[in-house]
Amino acid sequence: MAPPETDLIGTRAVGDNAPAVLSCSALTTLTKRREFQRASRGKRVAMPGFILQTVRRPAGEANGIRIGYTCSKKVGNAVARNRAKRRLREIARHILPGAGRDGHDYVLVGRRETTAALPFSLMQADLAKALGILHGKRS
RNA sequence: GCGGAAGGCUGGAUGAUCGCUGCGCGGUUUGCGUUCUGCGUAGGCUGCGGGGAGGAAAGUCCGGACUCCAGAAAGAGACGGUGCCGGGUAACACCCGGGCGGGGCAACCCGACGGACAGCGCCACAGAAAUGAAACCACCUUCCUUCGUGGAAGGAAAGGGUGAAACGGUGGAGUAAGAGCCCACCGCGCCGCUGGUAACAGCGGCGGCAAGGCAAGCCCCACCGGGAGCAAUGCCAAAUAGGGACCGCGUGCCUGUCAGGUCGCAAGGCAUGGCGGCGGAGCUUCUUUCGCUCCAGCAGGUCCGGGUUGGCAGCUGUAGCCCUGACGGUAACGGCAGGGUCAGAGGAAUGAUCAUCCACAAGGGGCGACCCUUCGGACAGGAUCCGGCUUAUAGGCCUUCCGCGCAA
Repeated sequence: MAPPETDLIGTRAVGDNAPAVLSCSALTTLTKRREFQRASRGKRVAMPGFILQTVRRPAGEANGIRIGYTCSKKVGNAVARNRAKRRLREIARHILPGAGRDGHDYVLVGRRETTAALPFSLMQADLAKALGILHGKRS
């Protein structure tokens, strides 16, 4: 209802005066519409359960890995969207700190039916594979 | 036992590991302030504790609370809504009880249920005729006749046919044939009495019956309603700008008073400003009364352009809500007494995975209770908050009642 057609999720971004990220486990969530749009123009790879988009941030904007989740109304009603976002958050929490690269913004896009239905282990493997594809092509 | 009717409850459970969120109490760290081994405050990280979606959170269809809008009250008008009666309620289009009409053997269910002698409008097709009634076939009387019958004039409106609907129905008396022409009962209308708060019902009398339907067509009657909505609204900070165009109204009057200025010997005059009065303009659709704003440039209207779209409050505890008990009431509900309090996060948390159990569905086995395998969990996620309505909903459980069958 109140939020617009596309649900983006996240908490406040950590300010620049925050202490530098010590471990790679610190994930920051994207909140601004601008940041999502920039990521959508970057590299992307589609998997059965999701679409992964990534872009390298301009230097000095923020530290660490940042991640956003988006599930449009195409995914389904509010229950289906929330469930898809939760599963995307969960696989990102498990995989991204190890396999993601510092200084990048990632966006995970939910897909109809499959995001909520595929086995969790397969989703995790697919995210790792997608990261490999994106970063493998880079030098 | 089979078939049905009404009402209510529930909406997977347990455990493990890893996470989310905001609250309380700590630890640590950074900034700021200070009366400086400390304290306060704002934030980051982190530990522990106890909270963390629904019966519909949904549709946003009604009713409110709350907030804002220089208008408020009364009357009138427009527009919208409601529509048998009585009660409940903060209020309602909701709920309860009753009446009337319809359906069902019954339990029970359904009902836009005021007015068609205020007016306007519409009634397709079919049919002779769709509303000041009329007369196609058939009926009866008289006359003419080419005697096959056909035709003309008249009577009457019962029969046939058409239609959703044709001037009330059944029976009798009556007649040339017929007809409320007359009679009985039913229906309808009017009047009276009785019962009921009322809707309405019952009884009695009178009237031969006045001519249909549609008001989910306009309309009439009664009652109700100002508009916009939490992205309301208030505060703080930052940034940009103190814009441009068009339109509107307009520089009022006073023998009132005060102030300083100026002219004059003086009485006094002149202009300026403040206050007051009159007048004018604007403020809800209009009028009246009161009120508010303005009278010199306008905090009047419309449009264009530019900027911010951050933080805090509103924000969850009350017309509260939930549980228990007795009381009043047929009931909805009411006032009591005791106890509890239950998300407040705003790009928005309540999850993921695994195991066991519980349902569902399919297949197989067994006379059967049941067992095995596979699949796999209804509708659906708070966003200011309440009261309703409506719609979606796998499965399970409980209570009461009705009909039929069987047994006693």
